[in-house]
Amino acid sequence: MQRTTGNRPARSDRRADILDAAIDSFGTRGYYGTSLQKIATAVGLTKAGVLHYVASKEGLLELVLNDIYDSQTSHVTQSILQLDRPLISRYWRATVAVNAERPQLVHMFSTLSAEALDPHHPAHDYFEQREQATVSIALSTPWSAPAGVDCERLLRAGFSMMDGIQLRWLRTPGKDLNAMWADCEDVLFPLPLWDGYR
Amino acid sequence: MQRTTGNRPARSDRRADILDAAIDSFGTRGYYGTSLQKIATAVGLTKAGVLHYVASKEGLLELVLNDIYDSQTSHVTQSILQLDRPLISRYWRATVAVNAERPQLVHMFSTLSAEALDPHHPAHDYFEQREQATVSIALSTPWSAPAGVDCERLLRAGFSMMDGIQLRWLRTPGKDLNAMWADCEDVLFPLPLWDGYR
DNA sequence: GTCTATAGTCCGATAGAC
DNA sequence: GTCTATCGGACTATAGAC
Repeated sequence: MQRTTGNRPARSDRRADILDAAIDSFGTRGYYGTSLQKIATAVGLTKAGVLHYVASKEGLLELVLNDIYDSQTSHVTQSILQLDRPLISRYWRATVAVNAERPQLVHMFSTLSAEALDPHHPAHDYFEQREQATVSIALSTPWSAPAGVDCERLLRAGFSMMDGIQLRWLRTPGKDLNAMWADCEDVLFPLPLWDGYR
Repeated sequence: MQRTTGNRPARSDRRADILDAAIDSFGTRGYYGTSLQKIATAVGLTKAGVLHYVASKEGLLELVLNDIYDSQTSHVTQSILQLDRPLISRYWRATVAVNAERPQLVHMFSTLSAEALDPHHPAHDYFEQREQATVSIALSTPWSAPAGVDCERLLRAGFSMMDGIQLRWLRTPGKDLNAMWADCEDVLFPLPLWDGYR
C-alpha cells in the first residue's frame, strides 16, 4: 500500500535503485572515487536526475549510511542483548550471520571505514560515533561468561577480529563467512573454559 | 655514499619526497581519490615534474608498494621466524612494534587493502599475493606452542585481529598500539595454557 | 630535470524547458 | 520527475622549450 499512489503503472523505485548503486560504488571505489555520473548511468538517469533525489554527493552518502543503520543494524542485535542470559558468542554469531547475507553492504562499510579514518572525510564522525555506540552498548550488557574473563578485552579483541575476518571473506569470493567465524570462535572462546557459555 | 654523486650541492631527494607524499595521499584519499596535482604541489613540483619520476599514476602506486615491501616487511619478521624456538606471540609483537612507528604506512595499507578488494583495483593482485605469502610462511613455520593448539586457526584469527586493532588505533590518535595489542595477546594466548609460550 | 602549454576527458552542481 | 545545456574547475597525460 505504500507503493506509488494513484493509478500510475508499476515501475522501479528510483530511490532504492540509486541507493543500491551507491552502495556498490562506495564499496568498490570509495567516496572520493565515486561519481554521480556512474551512478546515474547505472540506474538509467542523468546526473541531474540523480541530484533531484539526493541533492548532493554528500547527501547521497548520508542517505545510504542512515538508511542502513536504521533498518539493519539495530533490531537483530538488540534481540540478543535482551535475553535472560546474554552470550557474547551468540551475539557475534548473529551479527556475522546477518552480514553473510549482505556482502555488498559489508564491502561498503569496510571501504568507507578505512577511507573515513581521515578526520576530513565526510563520514568520519559517523564511524567514530558508530564505534563508540557499539562498544558502550556491549560493555554495559551483563554478559554471561566464565569467572575470571575480562569481557572488555574480549569484546574489543573480538570486534577487531570480526573486521579483519570480513575483509578476508570479501577478498576470497568462494568462502563462507559463517564458517570462517566459527573458526574464530574456537580462538576467542577456548573450549574447556567456555563450555556451557557458547 | 649512495647520495647524489659528484659535487652537486645537498638538496632534497625528490624521489623520496614524492613517495612520502604519495603514502600520505593514498592513505587519506585512497588511490582513486589521489591526484598527481596534489602530490606535485606537496613536493613543490608541477604535474609534469612528478610524472618524470613515476611515469604514471599506476607507476607511482607500484613504486610505493614495492619499496615498502622490500625495505620494511621482510627482515624484522624473518629474524623471528628463524629462531630456535619460534613463538607466534613474539612474531606478532615484533610486527606490531614496527607498525607502531609507521602510522602513515599502516594507514595507507589499511585504506588500499579495503579499496583493493575490488578485482579491478590496480593493487588487487598485490594484496592477494601478499596475504597468501604471509599466511603460507606462517603456516610452514614450526611454531612452539602448547599441545592441542590449532596453529592455523590461531594464525588466521590473529592476523585478522591485527588488522582490526590497527584500524581502531588509527581512528583514535592518542592510543598506543603496543598496549592495545598487549590486551589482544591476553585473548589470543590465555594464560594458564600459554604459560611459557609467550 | 623541470618547466609551460595543451589535449581530451570527467567532475559536481545549477538553470530552465517540458 | 526527468531532461538538455552549461558553468567552472580538476583530472591524467603528452609534447616540446630550456
